[in-house]
Amino acid sequence: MMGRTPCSDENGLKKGPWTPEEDRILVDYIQKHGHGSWRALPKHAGLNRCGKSCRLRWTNYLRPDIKRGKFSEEEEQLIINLHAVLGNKWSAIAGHLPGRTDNEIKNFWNTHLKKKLLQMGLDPVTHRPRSDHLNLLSNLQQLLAATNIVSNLTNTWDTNNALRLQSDATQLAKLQLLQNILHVLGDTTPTSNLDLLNPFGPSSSSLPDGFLNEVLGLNQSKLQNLYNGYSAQNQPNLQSFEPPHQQQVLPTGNQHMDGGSIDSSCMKPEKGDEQLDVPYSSSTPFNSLPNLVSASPECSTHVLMQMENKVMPNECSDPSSSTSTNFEMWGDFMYEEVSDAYWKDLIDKETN
DNA sequence: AAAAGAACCAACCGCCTTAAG
DNA sequence: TCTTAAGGCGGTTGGTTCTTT
Repeated sequence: MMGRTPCSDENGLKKGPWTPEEDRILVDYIQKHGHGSWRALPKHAGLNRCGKSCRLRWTNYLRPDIKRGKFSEEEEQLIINLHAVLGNKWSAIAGHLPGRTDNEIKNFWNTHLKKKLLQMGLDPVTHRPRSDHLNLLSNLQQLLAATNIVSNLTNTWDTNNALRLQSDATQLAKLQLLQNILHVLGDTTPTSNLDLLNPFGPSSSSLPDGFLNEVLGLNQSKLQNLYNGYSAQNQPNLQSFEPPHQQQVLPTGNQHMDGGSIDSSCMKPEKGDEQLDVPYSSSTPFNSLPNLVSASPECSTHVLMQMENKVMPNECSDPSSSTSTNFEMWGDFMYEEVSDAYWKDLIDKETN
């Protein structure tokens, strides 16, 4: 196939930044006639540009429904969440942010969000903790910061519950550190997703005697409690570890741990919006733990399939995936709190 | 105040997919 | 079924603006 003539090969056509006059001509023409065939448009409108350039200018800048200005925290979190599931499908991501273009989101990702994830010790491609040695320290800092956040709950919440949650969060932080250490050491394939939490499971048996106690300060009973607390019937709601956002009203009772309902603050706030309800963590500042979600297409697909089939988390362990870890799977299944309709919709959109 | 470096972002390039003939 | 034009998409570039020294 000869292929069509590239825009740039056409003689005498202007390139580079658009002038206000060119913008005005393009907008006037499209308002009067619609864009029709983009290739024919510049000729009809009297613009010395190729059709592709006109289309890009219109869709990325001149379109009247474009929302300009800084991205909100909600939008940032949404982009991160969507990117974790969709990867660099900027157009698909843009489809869930009304008024934002794929180009704008792509630029925002490359200039801001990628760096933020890196600063948090996360791989911006996989959204997983980076496992290089230096990052162990940054992860630890981040995790410990997260546990401190929980301690703030004592100001506004039942003391016993808050202390328990803080203790659990600390244990989680330690476990994630342990997981990273194991990852670096090459032991990255637990036989089940909660295996690492199971003090009697195969993973722990591979540790040197006294390692948990001496290095991480964990003892068997603590581990057992943690394991029991977070096993299948009681998936952790890591979003509960978000710090109170100013006057945030905390859930009552033990709702934070039951893992069965989603905090309304995590849902997109705009009522009547026909777009997907993608989980928000609008109150999560970027110095706290992000949602741990997988970004690899294979894993994402796998997780989506699991959501569809209501597979229990510990059944989704993929022996062939040497990078799969407990916390990553927890992160994946945090999304179990999101309605099936959301995932169905997402799958439909991506597969159609 | 000037220079250098970093950050930002509009626009381009080239590949892929789709639809029409 | 094949060819071709057109649109769409993601990666990249390069000019401009901002920040630091």
